[in-house]
Amino acid sequence: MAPDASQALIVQGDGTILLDVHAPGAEEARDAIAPFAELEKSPEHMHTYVVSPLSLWNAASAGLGAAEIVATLELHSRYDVPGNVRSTIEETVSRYGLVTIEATDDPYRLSLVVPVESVRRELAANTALQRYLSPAGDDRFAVALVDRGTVKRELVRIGYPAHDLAPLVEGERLAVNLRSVAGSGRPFSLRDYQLEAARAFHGGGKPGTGFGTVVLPCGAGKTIIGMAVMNLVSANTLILTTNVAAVHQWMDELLDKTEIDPDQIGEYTGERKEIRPITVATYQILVWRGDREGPFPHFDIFRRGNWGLIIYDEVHLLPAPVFRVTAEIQAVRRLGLTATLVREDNREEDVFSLVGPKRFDVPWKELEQKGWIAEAVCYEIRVDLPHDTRLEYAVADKRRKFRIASENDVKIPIVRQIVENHREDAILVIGQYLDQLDKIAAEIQAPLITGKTPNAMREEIYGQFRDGHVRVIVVSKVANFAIDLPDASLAIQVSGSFGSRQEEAQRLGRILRPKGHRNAYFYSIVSNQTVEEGFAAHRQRFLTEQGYTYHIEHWGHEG
DNA sequence: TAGACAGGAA
DNA sequence: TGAAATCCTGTCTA
Repeated sequence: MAPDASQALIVQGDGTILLDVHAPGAEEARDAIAPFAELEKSPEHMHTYVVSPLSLWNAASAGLGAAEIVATLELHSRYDVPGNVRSTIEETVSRYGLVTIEATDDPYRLSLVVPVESVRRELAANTALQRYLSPAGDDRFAVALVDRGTVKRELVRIGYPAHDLAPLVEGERLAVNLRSVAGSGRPFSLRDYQLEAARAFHGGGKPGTGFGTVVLPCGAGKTIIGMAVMNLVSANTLILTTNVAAVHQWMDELLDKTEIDPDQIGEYTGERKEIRPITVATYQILVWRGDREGPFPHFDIFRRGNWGLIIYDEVHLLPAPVFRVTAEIQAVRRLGLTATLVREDNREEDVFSLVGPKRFDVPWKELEQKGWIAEAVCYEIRVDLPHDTRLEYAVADKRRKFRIASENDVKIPIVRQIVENHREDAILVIGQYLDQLDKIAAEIQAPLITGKTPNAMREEIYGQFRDGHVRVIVVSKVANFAIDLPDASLAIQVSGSFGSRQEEAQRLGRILRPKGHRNAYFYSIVSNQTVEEGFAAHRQRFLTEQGYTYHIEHWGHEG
C-alpha cells in the first residue's frame, strides 16, 4: 500500500496509534477505532491510542473479529499497518474463547474445556490456577462451582479470558411490566438504544449471555435500561448503588415506570433492612463490618433473596470486597451500569471477568446528534499565577504545588466574567477545596453547598435554583454524589481531583440534559504552567475519547 | 420512636 | 501524591 497522507491514523510498531486530529477523516477514524482502542493522550494535534488486551477482548465479546479490526486500521492508516501489530491483534483476539466453561452432570462441578494442548499445559502449570483445576478427560479440567469466578479472574490475568457458557440460575419468578403511561402521567416508552442495550445484555437467554456491562452517559437513562432488563429477565432482583439517595431514586423510578406493587420493593440500607422480591441496597452496607478483621455481616443478602438478577449501578465504583462475593455468585445474572468503565485503580480486569464484558455502549456524540442529551461546548481557560504566588509555588513541594495552582485567586474574576457573559444560563460552579469555594461564593454572592450543608438547606437552595430565583450555585464534591442536584446548562470547574477522568465525566453529565435546543457549556479553569495542567489533561482524556473537543484559551490576569 | 450527632471506615 | 463526602452504627435527647 502506498502511503496516503490524507489518512488520519498512524499505526506504529510498538502498538500505539496516532490520530492526526486535523486530517480530513479524523472523526470517522476515531469512531471506527473506539470499540477496540483506548485513548492514552490527547494534546491538541496528535492523539495517542493504545490497543490493550482488555480493549480487544471487550470488542471480541461484542462480536468484533480480528479481521475486522485490522481492516479498520488499514482503511484509515496513512502507512502500512506493521506486521507485528497485525499479528498481536490476531493472537490476542484469538485467545478469547480458547477456554470455555461448561456445565457437567454434577451440579456442583463445571468443566473448563481447553481443546489446545499447549494451552492446557500452560494452565496446569500455573501456580495461581492449578489448585482449582483437576484433570477430567482429554480436553478439560473439572472446576468446583464455587471457584467459577476466581478461575475466570485468574484466566484473564494470564491472558486466556474464558467464554462462560455454563447455565445461569433463573431465580424466583417475578413479572416486571413496564407502564406505557408513567405514574407522573406522562407517556413512557423505551428509547431505541435503551431497548437495544437491554437486548444486547440479555442475549435472548442464550449460553454465554446474561452477564455484562452497559456503558452510557449520565442522563441517558441507565435506570430505565435496568428496568428493561428486569422486564426481560422477570425474576427477583437485587440492585446495588453507591448511596442512599440513589437507592431512593431507583425505588421511585420503579414505582413510576413499572407495575410492580409498592410492597414488593424493599430498601436495605443503614436505616431499613428490608428484603423483598426487589431489593435496593448500598455498597457500603455490604462492606460494613464491626471490626477490621471480622466478617461482613450483611453479605448474606446475596444468598437470602433467590435472586435471578443483580444490578451493579455505577459498577466502576464497586468496592474490592464486593468483587469477592461476586466471584462466588457467578450463576446469577449480573448487569453492570456505568458512564465510564475507567477505574484509576486498575480493577477494570475484575469488572470484565467477574461482572462481565462490555455488551453495549453508544458514543455520547451520537446521543447528542439524536437530541437525547444536550450539545456541549467545552473550554479550558488557562490563567497565570499572580507574581507573588508564583514565588511561593516555585519553592513548594509537589502536593502543595497542586493546591496553590488549584486555589489561584485569579480564577475568581474569571468566574465572575463567565457568569456575566451567560445571563441566560443556570450555572454550577464546581470545586474541590472548601476555602476556595467559600471565597468564590462570597465574591459572586451565590449560595454554597458542601457536605456539611444540612439536607433541608440543600432542598431550599435546589428549589430556588429550579424555579430561577437563584441562577448560580457553588458546589463542592457533593456534586459528584448528589443525584438530586438540579440540572444546569453551564458548569464552571475551578478545581478538581488529582486527575480523575471519572469525575470529569460526571461533571459534564450534570449539564447534558437537553433543554430545548440550547447548548450546554463546560468551562474548566486551570493555572498556566503549573502541575495542574497535567492533571487537567488526564481528566479530559475521557471526554476527548467521547468525541468532545476542548477549546483552549489563555486569559492573562490583565485580560 | 425519631432525630441529631459523633466516630470510624475506605 | 490529598481533601472531602458519604455511609453505617451506637448513643443521647425529647
